[in-house]
Amino acid sequence: MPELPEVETTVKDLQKKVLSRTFVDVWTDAKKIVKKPKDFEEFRKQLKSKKIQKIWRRGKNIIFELSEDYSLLIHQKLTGHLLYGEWKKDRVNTYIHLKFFLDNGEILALSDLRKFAKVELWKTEELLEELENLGPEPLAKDFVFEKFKEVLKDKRGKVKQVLTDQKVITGIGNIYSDEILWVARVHPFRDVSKLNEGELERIYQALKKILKKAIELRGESISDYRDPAGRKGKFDKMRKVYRRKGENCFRCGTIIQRKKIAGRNAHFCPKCQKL
DNA sequence: TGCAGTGTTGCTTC
DNA sequence: CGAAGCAACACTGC
Repeated sequence: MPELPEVETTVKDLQKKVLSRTFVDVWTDAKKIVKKPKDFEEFRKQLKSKKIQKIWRRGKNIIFELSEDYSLLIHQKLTGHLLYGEWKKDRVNTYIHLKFFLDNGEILALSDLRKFAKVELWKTEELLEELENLGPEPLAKDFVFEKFKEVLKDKRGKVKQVLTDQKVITGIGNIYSDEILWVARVHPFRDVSKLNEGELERIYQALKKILKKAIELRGESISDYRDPAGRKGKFDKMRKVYRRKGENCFRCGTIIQRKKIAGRNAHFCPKCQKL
């Protein structure tokens, strides 16, 4: 599923391909994906003839900054991904529910098996205000160790839950939180308020390292994520714990466990990730 | 075969 | 009020 590294890959690719293009028209067979404005015809009317001036990412959100102070926000949720041009044929690339027609005759398409993705057209100023509700970007230069400790300071709950809370730090989901905690050798069920300095330092370092590495490898594609050309990411060969329940830990050989935390699965090594 | 599992976000419930 | 539960959806895997 698209988390920070996958969204970053998509955004970087789209910057090369659709920057300065103008939306000519838009089509859908799943009106519910467009949440704002709710009326699809209204959305279509407003989007038409807007030019893409900037493409950027905030957490897991893709933002197309448009002419006339509009911004188009796309959140891919679980199985969504954007495709452009002549993309690679692949089963997961066939669930096209939204097509943006551009002024060069090409199509920017949203493939989304489960139709959970959300598309919204905002006035840029209002969107920026809305995005302030998200936590800091973990790969920003000013996200130093002191800042990491600062955002966790007054938080309660299990470390896995806190790391995936978009209001605390933005961009981390189920896969990367499991991978980060395995590298940091911290148990996902640990109470975040009881972590010691060494553990915090290890989580911080692992977080930076894993996210950067995943971007380098163009994300993971264990499930539906594909880049705009329809190609898989290569992070899968780096994957240490996520969906490895019952297999051996690469560090100590212990059987990897899977347990629910607030409705989502945490994968971890019960020996090298101490509770 | 059928039905639980998959996992993000936002809404509902307690 | 904060945490937990659930819905949205459609396919996979046991």
